[in-house]
Amino acid sequence: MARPNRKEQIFQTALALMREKGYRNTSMRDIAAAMNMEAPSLYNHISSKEDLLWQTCTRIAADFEKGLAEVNDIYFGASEKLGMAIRSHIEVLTRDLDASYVFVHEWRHLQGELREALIVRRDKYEAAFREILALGEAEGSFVEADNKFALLTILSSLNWVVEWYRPDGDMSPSQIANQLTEFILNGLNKHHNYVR
Amino acid sequence: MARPNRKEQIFQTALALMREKGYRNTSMRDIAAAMNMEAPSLYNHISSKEDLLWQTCTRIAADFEKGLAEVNDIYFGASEKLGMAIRSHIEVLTRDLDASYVFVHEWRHLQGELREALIVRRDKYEAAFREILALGEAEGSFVEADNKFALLTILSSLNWVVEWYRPDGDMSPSQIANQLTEFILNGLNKHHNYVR
DNA sequence: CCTACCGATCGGTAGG
DNA sequence: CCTACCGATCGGTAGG
Repeated sequence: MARPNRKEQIFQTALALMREKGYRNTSMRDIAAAMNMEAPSLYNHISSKEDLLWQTCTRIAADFEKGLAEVNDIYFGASEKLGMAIRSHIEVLTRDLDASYVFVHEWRHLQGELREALIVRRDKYEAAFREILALGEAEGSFVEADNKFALLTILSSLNWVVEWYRPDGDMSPSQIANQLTEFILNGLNKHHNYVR
Repeated sequence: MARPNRKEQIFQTALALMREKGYRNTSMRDIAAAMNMEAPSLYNHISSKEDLLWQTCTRIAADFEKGLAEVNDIYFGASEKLGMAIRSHIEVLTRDLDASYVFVHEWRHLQGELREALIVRRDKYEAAFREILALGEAEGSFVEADNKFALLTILSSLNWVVEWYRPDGDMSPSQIANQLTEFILNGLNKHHNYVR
């Protein structure tokens, strides 16, 4: 009766509900009902509701960090690095959409140290991303802009993908990454497509 | 003792708390405490917690709609329209940051008809915005891209402003609108700045 | 604007 | 994995 990955099933069930209704609107009884269990039984597999959120956030954060570190190891030009960083980010977001959606929207519900730890990691990730923009300026390939502003604008476009991406839709994660990269590098104006 | 705008004070207090802690994490008792009242007294001025959210969302939505309608009445070129639509959007978002933040983040907590009514209005707004992109394509001034993709990417950049805008920061709403427009039209590549 | 209070729901524990 | 249950908290009402 005891499946080896019962814990994993609880996570997937909980994340699907939390994506749909939000963290606070998803009760342990909701999760239990979706699993055909009683709420107290969940605690044989997980330690708390907040732990469901924390484990999810820390896993996604680790995926982001790993992806960006690899990009920085392998590529050297700013345009190339930026394109691959975008690709990595989109790959992480689309790999497990329930988890990504919950990460993007619900991390604020973490309390105290957990929340602060996540903020520190986010800031580090953003700083690494921002260095790519600084590199592009130093190279002379990117416009000299307000780096922080550009970074926030770029990351918002990337993270918004969790709102509308559908695995069975007409754009693959790879195509999304390509289009985002093209848009971020060249914008809407018609003059120069695919300069790279 | 009865100030004429007591209701307005409750809204401002509630929105500041909801921005900080989220809709579900803000109790009527929290709002009352911040107003130096008891929770039941709030109901002499407002009808329900959900009504606080609804009034806020519908007000912001109306501001968006009004702004975009004016832009469409006054301007004719796609680049010009887009620039002014961005300016209008940023002006609405930055006018009352607590309300805008709550609108962007918490509208999902509206139930049933209210929620659906808001989705309809959002879809209309997005469609009107999207027509500007279609106009730019027809004019030959914008690249031929996936309109829906471009729209979502643009709106995500605009809405993300509620995350980082600070009234006492170093960028005014007008400067933010200019930079966003520049970025959206021309991207990061160095070749052509300020083509317009 | 307050006191007193309601029914519902919450995350989680005890004990088996 | 369940039953039984706890203390806390919630939005809101009654009645003044």
